[in-house]
Amino acid sequence: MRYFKIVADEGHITRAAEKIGIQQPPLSLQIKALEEELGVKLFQRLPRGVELTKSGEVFYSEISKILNDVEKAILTTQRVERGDQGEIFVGFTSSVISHASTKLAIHNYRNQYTSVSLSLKENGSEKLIKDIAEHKLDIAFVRTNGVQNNNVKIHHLCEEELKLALPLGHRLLKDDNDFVNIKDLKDEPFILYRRSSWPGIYDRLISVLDNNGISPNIIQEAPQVGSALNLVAAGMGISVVPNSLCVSHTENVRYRSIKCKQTLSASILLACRKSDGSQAVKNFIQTARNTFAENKE
Amino acid sequence: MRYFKIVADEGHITRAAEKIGIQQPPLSLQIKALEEELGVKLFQRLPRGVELTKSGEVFYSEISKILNDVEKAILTTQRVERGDQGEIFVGFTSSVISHASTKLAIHNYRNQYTSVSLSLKENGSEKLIKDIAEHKLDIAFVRTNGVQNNNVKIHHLCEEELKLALPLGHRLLKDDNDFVNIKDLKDEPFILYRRSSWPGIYDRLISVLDNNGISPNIIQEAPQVGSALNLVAAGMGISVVPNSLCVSHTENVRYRSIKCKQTLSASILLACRKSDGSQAVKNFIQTARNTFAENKE
DNA sequence: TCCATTCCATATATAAAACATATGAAGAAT
DNA sequence: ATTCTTCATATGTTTTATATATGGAATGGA
Repeated sequence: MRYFKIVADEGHITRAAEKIGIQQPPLSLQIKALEEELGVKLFQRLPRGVELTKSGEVFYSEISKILNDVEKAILTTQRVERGDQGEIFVGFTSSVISHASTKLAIHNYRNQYTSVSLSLKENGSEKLIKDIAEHKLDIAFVRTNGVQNNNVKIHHLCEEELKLALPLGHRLLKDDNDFVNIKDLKDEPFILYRRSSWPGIYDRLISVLDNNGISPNIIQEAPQVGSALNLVAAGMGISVVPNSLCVSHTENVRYRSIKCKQTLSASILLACRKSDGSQAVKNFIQTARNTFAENKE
Repeated sequence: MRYFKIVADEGHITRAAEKIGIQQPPLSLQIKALEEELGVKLFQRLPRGVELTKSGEVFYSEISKILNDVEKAILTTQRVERGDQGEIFVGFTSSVISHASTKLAIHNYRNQYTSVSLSLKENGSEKLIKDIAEHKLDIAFVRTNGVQNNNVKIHHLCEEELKLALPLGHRLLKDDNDFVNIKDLKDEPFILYRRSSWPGIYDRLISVLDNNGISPNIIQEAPQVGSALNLVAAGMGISVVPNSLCVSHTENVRYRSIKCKQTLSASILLACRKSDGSQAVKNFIQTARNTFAENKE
């Protein structure tokens, strides 16, 4: 078909053959074979050169488009392979999206790979990891690595401090210290989140408090970290949240570091399928890692 | 590419090979060759079968459409070749379109070849034939064969009587005869049409009148036959027109046969390019001939 | 009118490709 | 552990594509 188009363009079998880089007789045979296969005479043989017949013209216009499409198809496929084009599905939890670097990572990727369309979706960590295993998502920013899935790989992006969230006017805010001793949390009413929404931190927190002789009085479980802060703002109790949330929720809430032997910190993790070789996903992971590394402070 | 699609559809190289009718190893090689040519891994080799990669899926959807298009292109071309599809440009003069069979021929062709679009155009015979030679038209219903063009072939469709057109109340209408003797036309004021618009009839008429000792008193030349009849209706003189026009112009005009040794008749002709092998054109000519033959009387 | 020129067609030979057969290797199923 | 399934590799064979040589038809110029 490529040969056919060139012959039609040139109007000469001989000249077309030169252009293609073969000799004239085989090209004549190719054209003849094509005509026989279609059962249609495509060219009128003239004393000097050839000319498309009516049917040949129709075939020409159809074929030209197709040859174009083939080239486009190849280029598109190659671009997708290189990760320069396509679509990736990215998930995140409500708490990681509060972190500036998460938003920046997505922004950076968008800027660098403008032809890759990003589909974003918010959900809980466990659900996100399940979605990845089921190919509903390609990548997700999550907090827990508790739910280990055989087919899901977890990348560590950063570690952030867990801070104490206190309602305005709370007694522990009276001194102007930057920190609060963990022992002082005894008897405080705690507002936490559902264990299932963040099992790693939940268990860690309970265990650290326990080590300091505190069995927390949990008066309320919020569905998410953000909603826990609203309850704190309402003065219902205190909570412990990742540092990144301290910036976004400031009304009627103040934050303090927790002085304690054990470190109290939360991870931001990036999950993806182990078996996914897609370059776009690899590029996304790279961009996310770079962004978090560059903005460590 | 056809192979690629089948492998993708089947999910197994072996099964695909069976379906194609070749063995598995060459098909594996073909797929490998395609992957190398694109520089893209299209399939993930699994323990039982193969699976499209992300890029492979993209290539698949593009290629599927293209393979479809190729089939359609071939079918379309073949339909055009058979004359079942396409477009033809048909011309006619104002006087031939008055003939019922002309309209019927176009109508019949439309009915039989519903996928061929007809473009119609009215013009003078000479211009129509020129347009055919210049590929602006494919076929034309014309009256003259005077303008012989080397590249244009003329088919004879029918011969119709030339009749005398007389204004109501004319002295030659007094007797109730169906005919008028040509000798009686002496001294009558003639309304004719431009010689150039219909040279064959013009010359024939002058010559026949001359043979009967009449040198006509041409008081007016109309641009077309139809307009000549309007002048007759206005009582300005008499004219001679093809029989088919007698039906359409009846107001204030009456018609008589002309009694005369020489026959006075006009042809309806169909012109097309000699070199045009297009089946659609051939079909049109056939339809036109059949229609005129069937409706001879 | 004749000859050179141009360009396609045909015949045959050769190189390249597609395909077949035989066999091996890796993972899954029994 | 063994068999089964399925893809990969190696090598031989057939088919297809291309090259070379030559002929024929139509054109254009001398």
